[in-house]
Amino acid sequence: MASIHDVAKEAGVSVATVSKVINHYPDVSEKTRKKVKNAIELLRYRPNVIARGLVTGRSWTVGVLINIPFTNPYVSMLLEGIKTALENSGYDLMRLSARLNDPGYSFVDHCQSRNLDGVVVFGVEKDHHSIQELIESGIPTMFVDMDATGQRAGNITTENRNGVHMAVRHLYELGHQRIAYLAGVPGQPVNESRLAGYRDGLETSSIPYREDYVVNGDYSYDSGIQGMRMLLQLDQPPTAVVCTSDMAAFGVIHAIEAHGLSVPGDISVVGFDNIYEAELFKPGLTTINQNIHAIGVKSIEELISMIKSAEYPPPVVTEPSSLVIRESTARYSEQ
Amino acid sequence: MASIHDVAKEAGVSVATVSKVINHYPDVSEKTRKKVKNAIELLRYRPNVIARGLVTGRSWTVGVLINIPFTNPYVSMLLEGIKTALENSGYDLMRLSARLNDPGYSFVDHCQSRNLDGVVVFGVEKDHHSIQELIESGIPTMFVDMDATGQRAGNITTENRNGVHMAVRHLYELGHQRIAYLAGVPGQPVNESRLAGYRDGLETSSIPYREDYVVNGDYSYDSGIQGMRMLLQLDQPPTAVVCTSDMAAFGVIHAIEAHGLSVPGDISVVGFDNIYEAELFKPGLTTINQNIHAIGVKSIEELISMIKSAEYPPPVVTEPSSLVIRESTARYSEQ
DNA sequence: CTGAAAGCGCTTACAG
DNA sequence: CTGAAAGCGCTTACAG
Repeated sequence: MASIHDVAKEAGVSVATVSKVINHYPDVSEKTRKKVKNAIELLRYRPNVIARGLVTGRSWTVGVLINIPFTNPYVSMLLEGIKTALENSGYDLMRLSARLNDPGYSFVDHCQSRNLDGVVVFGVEKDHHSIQELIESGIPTMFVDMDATGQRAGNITTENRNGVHMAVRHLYELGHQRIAYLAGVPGQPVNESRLAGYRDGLETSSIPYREDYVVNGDYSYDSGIQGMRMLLQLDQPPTAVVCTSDMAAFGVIHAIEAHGLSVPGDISVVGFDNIYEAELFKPGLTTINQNIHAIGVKSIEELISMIKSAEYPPPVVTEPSSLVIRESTARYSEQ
Repeated sequence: MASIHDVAKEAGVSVATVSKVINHYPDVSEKTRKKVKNAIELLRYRPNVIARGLVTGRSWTVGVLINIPFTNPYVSMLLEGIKTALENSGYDLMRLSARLNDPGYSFVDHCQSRNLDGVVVFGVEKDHHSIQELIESGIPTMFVDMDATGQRAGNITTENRNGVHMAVRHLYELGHQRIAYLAGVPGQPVNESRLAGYRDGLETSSIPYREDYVVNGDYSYDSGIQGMRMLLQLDQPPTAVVCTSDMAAFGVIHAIEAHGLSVPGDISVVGFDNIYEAELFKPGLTTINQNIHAIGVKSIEELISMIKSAEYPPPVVTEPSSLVIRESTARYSEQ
């Protein structure tokens, strides 16, 4: 690879001048600019981003810390949005091999040693020490689905509470009264918001809250199966269940069918996410749509704004959710 | 962030000595090593990977060029394998915002300007000029599902041909004679191998090849729908169809059911990939299993071996495939 | 065993 | 408008 020195020599100017041409400084005569451009062309010179970063302090790299498997559809869609937003931004994306479980490991150190310009974080526990360190570090950060903020840290999430509220109302309007909720991981912000939405829905429907109708899980297919099994063992099983994820809803449906019942004939099921498979699955899944792709896009757009200006206020954004009605919910009918 | 100079000053030694301690050179007295280590501890010093890379020429970064949406389950699983293999390797992963459609763009330049140590490529057309450039560049490369090699470029793929062969044999053994093949994109190595496997299967079953039983697609759900519609319009539609991907198989099943027929009652369907959803889908999809995760892992392991030693011969590896029988295939029965 | 110096490929005041 | 020099944070012969 040709270096800036080679270009300077070829063009018969100093490296400082070459640098000015590369960076579009105005104070270069048209004549030398031409000479330099020709030399660049001739040598197929490309500035070394790494070396540049060493002096400017910018790496044109944003990092992602995603502590959830890529095979999770939510993660895929988020990443796809992130990728899209990055496409013509000049930034590349770095996935850090973070050793979050190693006590001697510091995520902030890792970012700094890589010179990252900013980072988006998803799927890390809020009380992991890295989160606080990150906020204090001053590294521009966007948290996805985590209500943390800082001098240079914003966040973005879906209208979780209202989403579940809508789902419960939908079931209520279909005549259901025994509506259960398959929750996520207690303590996680997303889980708390959705749980609140569940209670909102019951309240506006004048349905009393029953503790045995709320079971926790981890958003996975298997946790849907486990949770539903518990609900089916109740003396008075629910006639409808709202789930905190589509994958969990698939598990729930599986458990219901394995139990000899049908969806929506015997029990109605609502998911959350609206992943691609929700439409393909049988029955088609009624679910709360999240604009996950948009969340990915916006997280990057906002992050880049923060990177570009230290004055840009860290945003807190909420993406709307909406109810998508398919075949997994039906009017309640006494058997 | 403390720099090596700060540490040197704190420890009362030269930066060269600090460097030696960091890099575990043996020729440092135990006493000074202690002093330096203490200073490092005290200042919470972490070497700047970027600066180090500038002089060593190594960035401890491997790049991925993946020209397929992350939402594609194959891509997710591949990435998950890549991530796993990278976990404790010391390498981080960079996803380049490659502008492959921009004629002025050079992927190799991009890699070099980022100082990447190696790269894994997936989903790029073999005749894209970047491929040849990459091979010639000498940048250690692993191609996934593309039979390209070079001085420093190897590849890894699934036993595609035998996989489809097995699928056809399975159907033949179930009594099927009219077996169609929903192919991928003509010209792509993977497609050609699988198509050859289809022909192998017909041949070993003494079934004549019919051109109208092979229709092309692009691996997507929609292309499955389109392809199956064409097959259903034939005077003599097939009684079984082998698909080049699970997503396409889902589309095929959808088209069959929309046409008023059932799977496997009227038509048997086999997929390829064995993505997570193949098991959840109804009917459970009979499919060819690919060890996608293993491909991701091995692509990185081999890549790192190539990076570590210029003498390491670029590998050509083939992962075994296997037939997973579920509910979408059944014995042929005259209606 | 230790350190001064050159250098990796750039940018940035600053002087002219 | 142009360029010499210092410096970003490191490593690497090399001399002592």
